[in-house]
Amino acid sequence: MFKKVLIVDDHITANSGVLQVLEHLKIEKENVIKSQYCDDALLKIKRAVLDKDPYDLLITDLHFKEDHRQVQLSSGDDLIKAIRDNNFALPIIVFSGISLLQKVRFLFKEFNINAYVCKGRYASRELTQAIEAVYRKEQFLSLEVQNALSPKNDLEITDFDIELAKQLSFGKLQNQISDYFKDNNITPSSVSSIEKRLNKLRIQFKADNATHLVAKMKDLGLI
Amino acid sequence: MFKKVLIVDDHITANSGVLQVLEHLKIEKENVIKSQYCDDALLKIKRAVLDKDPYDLLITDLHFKEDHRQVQLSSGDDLIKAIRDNNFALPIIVFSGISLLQKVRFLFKEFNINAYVCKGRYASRELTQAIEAVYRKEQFLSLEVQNALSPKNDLEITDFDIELAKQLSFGKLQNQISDYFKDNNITPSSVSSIEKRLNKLRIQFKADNATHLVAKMKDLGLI
DNA sequence: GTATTACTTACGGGTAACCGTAGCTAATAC
DNA sequence: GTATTAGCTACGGTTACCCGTAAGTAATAC
Repeated sequence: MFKKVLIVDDHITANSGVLQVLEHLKIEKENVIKSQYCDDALLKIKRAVLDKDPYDLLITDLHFKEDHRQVQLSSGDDLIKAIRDNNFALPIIVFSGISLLQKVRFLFKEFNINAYVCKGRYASRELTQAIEAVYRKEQFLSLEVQNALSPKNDLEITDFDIELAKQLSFGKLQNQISDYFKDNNITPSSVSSIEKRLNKLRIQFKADNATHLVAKMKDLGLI
Repeated sequence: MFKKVLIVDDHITANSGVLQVLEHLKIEKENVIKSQYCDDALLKIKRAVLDKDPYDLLITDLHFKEDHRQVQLSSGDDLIKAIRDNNFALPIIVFSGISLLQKVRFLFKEFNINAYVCKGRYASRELTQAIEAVYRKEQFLSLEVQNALSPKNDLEITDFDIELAKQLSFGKLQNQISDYFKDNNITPSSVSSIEKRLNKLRIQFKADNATHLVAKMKDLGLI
């Protein structure tokens, strides 16, 4: 299991929850370092590297309240970026209240973080799972943001999509569909948006054009 | 039943067959006039009108062999046209060996003929039926050319049509379908022909565009 | 042989679809 | 309030479709 862990969170309370989890995982107390500032955290990491005793796990929040101190790194994003910019091969677990899928996606793709755990009802259990997973070189995501990385999220077919495909199958032109949507207060209704949606649908269904799309959706019984 | 009948046919033999039929229908022999030339036939018709004793039925062939005589009207078509141009309200039964649907269609649409009987195995029976039908103010067509007037003929869906629609439903472009047909020796294969066929299909299925067409054909289980 | 008819093919102009880009708006985080 | 993000819209350029016309070809009648 990980030996030396750095915890970065401005909330001391949340901080203590993490400590319990680490204790449970038999990580020695004296090797668990806490920090309430990103700047401070980065310094600690650098120091440890210079001392040939680097951290082998970082658990950090994303959002940090401003206070009287002037800071370089105002958020977990900044800290993570700084770490990656310095090429520190440090596993990173984000532990945050933010559950925006786009944010999660961004951190995995851009900074190659190793896990994303949402603060909430199941935080302790999930954080444990996350640490174990990361130790096995695996990714981990909280249930809440599970599908941030799965393309299933984009593949969801909405009522709008069905209606759009139906109109197409009726032989309507894109601008006629646009008018129809406007008349029936269906939004979006612009021709441009209709084009965009159709493009997404074509990609999802691996269809080469509108005719192909309608054929496939009819085969699936969607329209 | 008809009283006075004019028969126009250059074949005396065929001519005699018609005479038998008329005799069978109790039409008096002296009121059945024969002619082997269209010019002559038209003169007879005009004469009869002037004499206030017009014919009430014409039975004519379409094709007349040329001989030494110089003629104005060289075919049954010409004779019929002349009759209609003169506004003679004379029922016309065409009795011909030609069984081209387009010819039949043309005569009905353009000259409003009343019946079309094909010379052949069932000529006597069909000619009888034709005369009786025309007497009842009904149309009559030989079985052989029955569907000349029915739109069913144009509505026939061929294997080619099915294959074409299938390719469309696969999302192929018209020129890709053209290539596919060329590779598989399916004819016609030009893009232009494919366009023409699709146009026919769209009209038949009352489809506004290719997508609409594919949707309708899938609904009908044709593809 | 010629004439006629149907069918196939080629081409050009107008329209719609397709695709990328960029600007705008609404919602949200901070 | 500002910053950020997702979603909607507008626009221009390329491609494909649609449609009419015309020319070429094959089959048939005569």
